[in-house]
Amino acid sequence: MQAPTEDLSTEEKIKEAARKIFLQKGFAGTKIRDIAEEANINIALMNYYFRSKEKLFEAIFQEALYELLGKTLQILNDTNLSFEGKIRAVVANDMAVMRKNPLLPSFVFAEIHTHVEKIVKDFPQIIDTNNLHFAQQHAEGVQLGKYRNIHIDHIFSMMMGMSIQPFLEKPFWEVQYAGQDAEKLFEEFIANHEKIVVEMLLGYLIIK
Amino acid sequence: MQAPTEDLSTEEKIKEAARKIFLQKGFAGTKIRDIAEEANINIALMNYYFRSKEKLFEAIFQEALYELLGKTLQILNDTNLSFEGKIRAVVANDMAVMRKNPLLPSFVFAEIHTHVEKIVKDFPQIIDTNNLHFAQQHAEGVQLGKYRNIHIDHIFSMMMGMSIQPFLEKPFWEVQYAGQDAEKLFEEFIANHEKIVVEMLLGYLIIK
DNA sequence: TTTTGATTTAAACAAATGTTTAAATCAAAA
DNA sequence: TTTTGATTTAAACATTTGTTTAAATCAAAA
Repeated sequence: MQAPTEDLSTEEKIKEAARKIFLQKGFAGTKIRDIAEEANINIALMNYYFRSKEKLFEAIFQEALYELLGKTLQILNDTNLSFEGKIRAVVANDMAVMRKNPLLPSFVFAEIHTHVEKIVKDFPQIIDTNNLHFAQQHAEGVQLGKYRNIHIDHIFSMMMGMSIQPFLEKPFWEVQYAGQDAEKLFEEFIANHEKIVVEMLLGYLIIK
Repeated sequence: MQAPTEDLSTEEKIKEAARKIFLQKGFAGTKIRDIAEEANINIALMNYYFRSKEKLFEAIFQEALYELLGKTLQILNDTNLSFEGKIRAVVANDMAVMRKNPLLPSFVFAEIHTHVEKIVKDFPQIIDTNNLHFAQQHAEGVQLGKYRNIHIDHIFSMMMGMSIQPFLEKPFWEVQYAGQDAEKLFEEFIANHEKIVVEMLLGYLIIK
């Protein structure tokens, strides 16, 4: 039935299963026996390949974090993109990532408290937002009277918040449109949402 | 040292402790012995008063949900408030609630998956957004060319998302401003954020 | 074919976790 | 004072859970 997993290496099978369960249930809610069952392997193999539940979780969490934030930070530092171009690209990228994996934001933000220090070590830019090329472009634009003068962190919060929220609310969506083609409707909603978010952000930030 | 808890009834002491731990660690991450220790009571008393960990959690979760959404829905149905007034009031209320309890949004959205059906039963309006007075006002305004014609759910997602996001990111904030008066700085940020969010929403939604 | 090392398995282990028990304590009514 | 029922306690219970073990299996090198 699910042939594709058959030819994966044991390590990959474990990772894939762990990712699925961890994202659904979080670290504390995940039992290693659930992962083992999902991956069709013996429990002992988990420790053979990853030493402990915690180590396995860290591997999964780090990948999830990169998936959610890695490309975003890259875009925000891309010197070939304009201020406006970066906003469009970040929102488009975030939406694309979460479309592929709707559980990503709630998983990351639920587990974040237990891992802040480590995340900051891996992604110092998360804290050092002022050093991003995006922030410099914004500051220059403000000087020229092109962009509204607000702290860059407000922009991040608004941009991320508006992009993420529909995925946090997705469970309700699925109840509301159960029976109908909820997935397709959600997909359409997200496509619209992306346009609106960008339009709203640019409309507010760029002074005409 | 923490005298105030002394004169609470046992049931209240348990609830207060449970609330604190559940909000920090979620359902699966919470051990009833942690709650008992926090409340300074015998473990057996938990089951004496609440029958089970799950029942206790449900009591806490429902209160948290009411805290986060109850007033919001009330405002959105308040026929004495204008469309614009509702937006101002909702954002102000959400910010006030989360200022008092910054863990509320991440807790609720992390545990939401396991409780969607129950939530929808308690808050049918969450799904039935079109029947809110707010939605009717919006629809009328659209007809008159006063308000931008987008689906009401986009407005909710944007409004909630922008309000919630700073609190989801708060752990980073605390690392960034550790040592300095992080709480005070965050408080200032939130005050600014509230103004910006309202200004941006109204600027986008109201056609001049 | 034999040997070697990596991989996989079943079983067991110790610790933890939610729950229950039966007895002890307490406070108010009789 | 005695009695009654509610409250609290220490201890025990049965499961669950992450981890380890020692043996079995496998595949490739000698």
